[in-house]
Amino acid sequence: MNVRSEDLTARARIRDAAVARFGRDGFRAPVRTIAQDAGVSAGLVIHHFGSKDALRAACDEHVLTVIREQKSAAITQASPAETIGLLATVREYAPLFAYIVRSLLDGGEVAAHFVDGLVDDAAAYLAAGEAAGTIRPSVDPPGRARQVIATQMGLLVLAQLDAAAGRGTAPTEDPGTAIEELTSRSMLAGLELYTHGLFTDTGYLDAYQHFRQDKEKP
Amino acid sequence: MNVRSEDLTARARIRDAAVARFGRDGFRAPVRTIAQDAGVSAGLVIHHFGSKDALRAACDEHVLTVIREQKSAAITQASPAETIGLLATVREYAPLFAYIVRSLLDGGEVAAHFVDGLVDDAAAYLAAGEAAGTIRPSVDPPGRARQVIATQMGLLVLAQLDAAAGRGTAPTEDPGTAIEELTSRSMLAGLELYTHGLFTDTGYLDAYQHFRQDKEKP
DNA sequence: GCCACGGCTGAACACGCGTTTAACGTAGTG
DNA sequence: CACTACGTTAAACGCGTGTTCAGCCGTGGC
Repeated sequence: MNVRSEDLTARARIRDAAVARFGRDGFRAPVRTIAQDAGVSAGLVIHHFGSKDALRAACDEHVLTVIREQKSAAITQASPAETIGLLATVREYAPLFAYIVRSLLDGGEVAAHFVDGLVDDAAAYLAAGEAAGTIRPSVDPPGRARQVIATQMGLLVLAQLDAAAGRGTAPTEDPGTAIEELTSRSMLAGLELYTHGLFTDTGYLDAYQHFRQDKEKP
Repeated sequence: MNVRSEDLTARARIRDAAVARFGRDGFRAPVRTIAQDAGVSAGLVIHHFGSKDALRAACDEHVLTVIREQKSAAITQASPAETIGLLATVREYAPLFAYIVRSLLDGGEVAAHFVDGLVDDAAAYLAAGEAAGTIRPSVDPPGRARQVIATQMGLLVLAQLDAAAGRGTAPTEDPGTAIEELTSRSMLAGLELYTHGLFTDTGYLDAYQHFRQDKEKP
């Protein structure tokens, strides 16, 4: 995704085409279609990767490494303003996100590991913020990290849904458009939620804690 | 799902079997498998529903109506304690949720409509809570509703992921187990988040609002 | 100049799966 | 009793698709 195709090796071109096509159409996308996207024959895809499953595994690995690099690049910029500024570049990686959503939806073990990684990272970020005083302490840090990641995944799924249903300006055309639209639609509310909360009092929280106590001691 | 199979009409038995099988294995599940689950032949499935797609449409409609009924039943109980009490019954409808997740993941237009309904409902609930004084006012009510629903969807997807990866006590066996485990793992953190928020100050929120202003007026 | 070799192709094969079809049994009806 | 209608089934058809195979073509070595 960094290099602008063309003079890439055929194998890499196939891989990139597969990531894009899988992200757009899901893993049901025929090998022949991917081959056509990459400008090669279907046989060559198999010749290079052995099987469609192996191709998908290669895509998984590739996406994971790219995301990991990008993540470690983002980790160096910690201030709120700079983190927000990363939004401008989100369009660049839209196909990657689309692929991840597809992988999630497919329910592969790889996706589960990937989410685990995200949750762990989020837990680390939150702990760091907690230490720095910008994040409130939690009674259940891992649960909170999971909650945060679930929200992000849910937003991605919703964006994917909108794109598939032909909402937005560009129907199904560019996955980046849907994600961009989604962020502009949900970011403010999300930050507001994370800043001020949702409830005015502790009624629900108290009720749940009582419910849990009753459950353990009937 | 209400009646305990057995003396159901074959058509209904097929539909229920399809909901369960689709929810468990996804829509790739062969018609023959569904037929076997329902104790009938593959041809009868087509004979009753016309095609696999039509069967899926019937499942969509059925699940939607059941959920709608359940939702309108839940709407009458408004207090925090009673809403929490609904958790106890979540297991009952686990196959429905599994089906919805599958439908979401498949990205059909029906799923998009379904999510739209959820978002609208959430917006109504939140507005009601706002009027009642239990929910904080928002600068972007629709966005907040979408955020809340996205979180729920994300949690369902994560539960589905865990189940597929064989986490939890029962590997892939019972979708209810995974959801129950998920709620017990995330509910506390979620309520905490919704009660107290995440950030200690308004830094991120301010930064994003400035970012937006700069974007509109460069 | 020629030979080998690896990237590459198009056609053919194999198979899973949705759907069709012909037939069978049974209940209701005249 | 015959006859129709309908629920039901097993076998067959056809299509989409992953994969294999035999061969082509350009390039580098001898």
